[in-house]
Amino acid sequence: MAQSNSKKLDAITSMDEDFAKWYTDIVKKAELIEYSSVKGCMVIRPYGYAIWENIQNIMNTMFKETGHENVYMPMFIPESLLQKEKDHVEGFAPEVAWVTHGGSEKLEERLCVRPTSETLFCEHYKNIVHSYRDLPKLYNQWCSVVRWEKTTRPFLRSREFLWQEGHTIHATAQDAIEETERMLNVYALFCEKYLAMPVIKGMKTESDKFAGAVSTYCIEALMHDGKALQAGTSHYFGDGFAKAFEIEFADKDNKLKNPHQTSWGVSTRLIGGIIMTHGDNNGLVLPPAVAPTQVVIIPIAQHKEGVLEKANEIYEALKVLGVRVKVDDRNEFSPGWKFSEYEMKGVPVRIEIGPKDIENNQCVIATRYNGEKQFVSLDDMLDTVKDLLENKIPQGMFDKALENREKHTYYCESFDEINKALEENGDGFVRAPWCGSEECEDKVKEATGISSRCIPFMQDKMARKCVCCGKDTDKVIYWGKAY
RNA sequence: CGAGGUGUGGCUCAGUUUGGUAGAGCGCUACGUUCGGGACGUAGAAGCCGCAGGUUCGAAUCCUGUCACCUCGACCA
Repeated sequence: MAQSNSKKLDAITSMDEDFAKWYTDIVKKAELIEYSSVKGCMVIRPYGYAIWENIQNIMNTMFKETGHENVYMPMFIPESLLQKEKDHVEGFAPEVAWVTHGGSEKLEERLCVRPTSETLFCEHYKNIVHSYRDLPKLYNQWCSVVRWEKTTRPFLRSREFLWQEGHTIHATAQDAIEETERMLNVYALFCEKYLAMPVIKGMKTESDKFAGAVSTYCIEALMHDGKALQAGTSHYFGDGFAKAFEIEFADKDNKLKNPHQTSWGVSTRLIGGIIMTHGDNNGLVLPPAVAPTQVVIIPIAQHKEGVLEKANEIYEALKVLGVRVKVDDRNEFSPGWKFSEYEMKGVPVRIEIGPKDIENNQCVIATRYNGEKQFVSLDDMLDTVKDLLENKIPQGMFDKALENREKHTYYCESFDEINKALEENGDGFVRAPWCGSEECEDKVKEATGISSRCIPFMQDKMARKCVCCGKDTDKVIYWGKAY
């Protein structure tokens, strides 16, 4: 049997000193991805993909509750189809990849590799929607899309990325708007409850909304380096697409009408968000709900009598409870090495069990996000672990992330205040009054380097003056540097 | 796509200024001793120095070209 264990892990770059390096380090060293020989694309490794699968499972459950069905559309879009909605094609044309040949023959009409699937869903709706009785249709698709990005970053921006895109069609504007809001709330709930990631709910400004949308709703999260991450978007399309694609239905009043549509999506970018919201200098910190392994059991001095047996007993007991648990009984690694390994990979709970514990009918339970270790009687072990995974850890991680966001959110009423706040406290969210004009939006960006992130739904409606032009307004919006 | 930077065993890098034929640490393989926070000893394997040309008796090192990656900007989930 192999017994050499002079195996060291590479240290992770300090997050405080060089955040960008820390990030690229961690996605590789925690074995989430590998860089691909296909430029700008990533190979998602089993550990990284398992996180995505957990996200998918939770979301599918939520989508079922809201009445959505999963479907699949083709990955190629004929150019003529993409061209139908003018704003949409203008927004996406600069970054689509084109298929021009089939085998050795040139195609009569080139095909774009889907950057998003609105147009395909529209074509489908045209075929199946004829009566108000056919509405609404509530669809979702899990797939990958391609956008030919110039600069790329694993999970945050790659040329091909995995996502879900929901597409719905409704009889009335009101129904569609309610759907847009409902799904934004689903996203917000998902982020806060399962990813322990606090988000700001709001709307994008006119200049920032999705190509072809009437309005774009969004959730924005603040990362550890003070940059903002758009974690999810939900769009209300009005009947613009329906008109462009000639989708009509006969309503109750026997008149032909255009239905109203929505779409909404989140991507593997969420994994980037998890890394940058919760990670620390020891590596990744995963929320229990999406962690591939929730509990790792490390036997100490496992060659001694009874240790492995006890470790396996604990394993079985947790397994029965439905916990994703594993025992690391590899003999070639020392316990200290294993501690570091699972810290790097962000496993939420570690249980240590050794001869001394067995003597005292106890074990050591360590929690990843705050580094705390506690001795727990084996009689209380199950309850303690369950409580940690379901309540204490998600809540603790959420509170910690929220505290960080509050610490890096600055209310400002002038350019000077903005620049001063950013300089003294580092990057973060800036809350500032805004009159609503695009001109002021641009000027803020020019003068301070931050751009509008979202117009939050939470407003106190107090009388204020626009941070740029000084006009009266009661609206405060969030600004920041974006990923 | 603009501006900078980096390419040397699996990883992190030294060596490049001043050309002389490949180094370190970690990892990897085998055996033994270990095991409560990244264990130790002994022995061993592994690199046509990103790629292509050129200069030279001789190139990781100098010249030209090219590709890839990273950071910062502009653009986007």
